[in-house]
Amino acid sequence: MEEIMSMVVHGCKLAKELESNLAATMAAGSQQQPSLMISSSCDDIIKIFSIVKQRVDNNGMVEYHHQNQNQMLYPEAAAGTAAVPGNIDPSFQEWLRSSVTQAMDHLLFHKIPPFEMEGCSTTTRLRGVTGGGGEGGDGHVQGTLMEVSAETSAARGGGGGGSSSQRHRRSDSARTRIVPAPQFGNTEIPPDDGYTWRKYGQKEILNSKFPRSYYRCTHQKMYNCPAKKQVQRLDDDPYTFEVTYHDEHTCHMSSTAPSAHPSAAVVLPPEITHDQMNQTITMQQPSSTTLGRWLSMELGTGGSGSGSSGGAGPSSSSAVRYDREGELQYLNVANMADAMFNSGSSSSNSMEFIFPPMEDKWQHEEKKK
DNA sequence: AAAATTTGACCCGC
DNA sequence: GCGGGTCAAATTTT
Repeated sequence: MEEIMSMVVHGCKLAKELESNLAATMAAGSQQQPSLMISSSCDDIIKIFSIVKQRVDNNGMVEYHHQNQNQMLYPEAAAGTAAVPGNIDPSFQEWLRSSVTQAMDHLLFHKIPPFEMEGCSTTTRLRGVTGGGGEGGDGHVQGTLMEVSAETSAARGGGGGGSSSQRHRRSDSARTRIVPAPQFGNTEIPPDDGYTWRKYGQKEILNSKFPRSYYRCTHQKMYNCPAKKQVQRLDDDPYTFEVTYHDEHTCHMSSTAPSAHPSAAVVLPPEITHDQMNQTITMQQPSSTTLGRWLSMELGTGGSGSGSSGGAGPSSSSAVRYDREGELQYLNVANMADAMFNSGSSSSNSMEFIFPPMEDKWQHEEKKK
């Protein structure tokens, strides 16, 4: 048991090393051989997690997660022991999946620069970044986020005039963000951004392959929250969404506002402060923060929990915040864990569950239509 | 039963 | 009239 845990930690450390080396390599330019380094590092990581998976599958760790589900007095431990492929509670998987994207969202709002590929400006379109040269490989790069001006995105499709004003003249608070689809799980939907949205429309858009979906805040009526968003897949990169936000959420200002996390639908008494609410949420569910915090601690970064200064931004309602480093680790590790969970018990190919064949998934999803 | 999604109709600016 | 955004009834999901 403890051995398995230490192996997981070791694997995480390797992943962290890979990450930092990757950043250093990128910064140093392309004279080094990043692919070799990445390849060997990935091999090591995969080996370790494969061993862990095998041991876990043969081990008695399964019983733990049920009781942890109900008594989250030690959520960190729960998050750790719940990592049992095939036996994991679906809600936990769902939470993990959304937590990854939530962290991604957080990254965006802190304006952490996406990695700069050679010759690709971070202020321009995403194409070069996600395309990876267009050789038709797995292509999709997760963790690449950027914010572009609404004007830029309005010019999409060859400058067809754009929709500067519509029925309700937009306040100019529109913010367009390029968001990669979840690498695992349902890639049809854009990553969760921490708010709950209700879809109220979908439209075929001229010169676009994919329809545009219209969402408004679930609590629009209850709290008069004007927030809306439009989601559209990019023509030339279906793994990437262009999400345009209109108006700010007002629901999170309300003392009775629902939790920012979709799965934490708790209504709190008015006297509870924002901080208290965060704590409450953390205690009530295996929230994204628990695993992240646990992993951060295990990784030796001392995830302090209360990281950046609060703000009224959308992701400020995430339960607990992290510093950048912690978030990045959290992202990577959560991805890895997600990959393991999604492997289920059927797949025996460790490579496959770490890097699932995305293309098949897409085709499968498209066929359903 | 309530909430969420789907989808055709409608509205409005250009 | 066209295109994009929204409405709202019907349907599906929880």
